[in-house]
Amino acid sequence: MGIVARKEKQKQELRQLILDASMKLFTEEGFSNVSVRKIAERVQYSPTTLYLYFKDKNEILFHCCESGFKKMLEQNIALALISDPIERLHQMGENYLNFGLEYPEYYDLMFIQEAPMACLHDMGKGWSSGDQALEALKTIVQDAMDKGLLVPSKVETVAMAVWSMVHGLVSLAIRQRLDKLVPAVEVEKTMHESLDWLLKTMKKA
Amino acid sequence: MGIVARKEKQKQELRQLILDASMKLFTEEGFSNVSVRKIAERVQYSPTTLYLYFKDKNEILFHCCESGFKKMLEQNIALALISDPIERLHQMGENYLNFGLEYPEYYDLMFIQEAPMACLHDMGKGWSSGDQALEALKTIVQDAMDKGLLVPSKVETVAMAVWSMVHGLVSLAIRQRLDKLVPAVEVEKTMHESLDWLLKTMKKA
DNA sequence: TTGAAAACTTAACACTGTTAATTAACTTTA
DNA sequence: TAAAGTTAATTAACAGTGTTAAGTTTTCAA
Repeated sequence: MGIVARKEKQKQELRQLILDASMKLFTEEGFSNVSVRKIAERVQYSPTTLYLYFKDKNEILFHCCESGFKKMLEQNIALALISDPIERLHQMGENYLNFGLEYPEYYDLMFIQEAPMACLHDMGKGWSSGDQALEALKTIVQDAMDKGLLVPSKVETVAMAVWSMVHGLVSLAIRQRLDKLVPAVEVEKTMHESLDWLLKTMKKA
Repeated sequence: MGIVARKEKQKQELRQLILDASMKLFTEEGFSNVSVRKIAERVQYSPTTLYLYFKDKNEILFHCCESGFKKMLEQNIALALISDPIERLHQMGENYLNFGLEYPEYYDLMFIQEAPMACLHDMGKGWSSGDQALEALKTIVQDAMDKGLLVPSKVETVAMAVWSMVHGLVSLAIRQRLDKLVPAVEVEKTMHESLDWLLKTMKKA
């Protein structure tokens, strides 16, 4: 039975190889320039072989997306050290902005493209990594309210507001919209100021 | 010289015909299902003919985008009747959410896709309609500050924050992300609550 | 009526995701 | 060890995409 296990392992290895190649590809050449054929070329297999390891392109993108979330969650480990909920929320927002600006292709996949969600819908359930990030957000908001640092409101409402704001900042920036509001060189700075403004504004006086 | 004028008019008519067909197409079949060939079929011309009237597909999308802004600005006319800046800002936000939810395909084009911006960059300048909308936003924010209804801050910072928030709400909703935070049936309601929360929160006590 | 200019179409290129049919490789059985 | 069966990978193909170059038809002026 060792042989079937080895085969299974090889299968997993090629699977991972494909995913790694895909991720490299779209960090290097951008999301819209990633095609099944290009991925196949990188792993030195025929394009159709990929379909023996993944249902379709969406599934590949979905898994890339997942490892994007991993990256993101890693950045948030240090948050546990911050005791003040508001400050922790602020830093979480900063991390979010930085992640989006540093890995725009990943961000695109995780929060803008519909392909990964389509896949998720296809194959049952569980946005495990995404849900995890959202839980973290809700927890902080709840914590802040419990400690009387925020005006009491529905947690989901505030969490949605905060998430939407940082997502709005990043996605508008990525899609070249924010430089219609302020000069291009000031975009990034102003983004941080906006986040700062939000946190200051929502903090209970 | 009347003849050259008539020709020019006919040219403009076909141009408009193409644009109308395009817009119908992607409100009916969705953005990702719009192709040059499909547009051509609707106007009963060869696909390559469209290239005599537009530089490329991006340019067509750009002009569709422009008429999306027109639609949006129309909704905002009634805002002038609201004297309280905060309330006016609130209503502007509501209009924004409603527009995005009602015409997701237009919204996609106007604020999510990069194609129209690529075109804009190609052909010199002027995001006229978009700029107009942003000016309106800045004006209201400035007005609210002047009247002491907001804590004084840089206008651009606050405007960016507000825009980002409503854009975040709409774009996350359109891309099926918000139903990971609250049940699908409550998404729309919670979006409005979040906007409401922001306005209440930013209003000077 | 002829010749030039404008308008339009056909054919083709280089891509895309994906499926069916076919070949190559490896495992198991006789 | 040889034949049979199973798995893995490939080639060929389909239907679609945006776009360009070359050829055809139509329109207009001399």
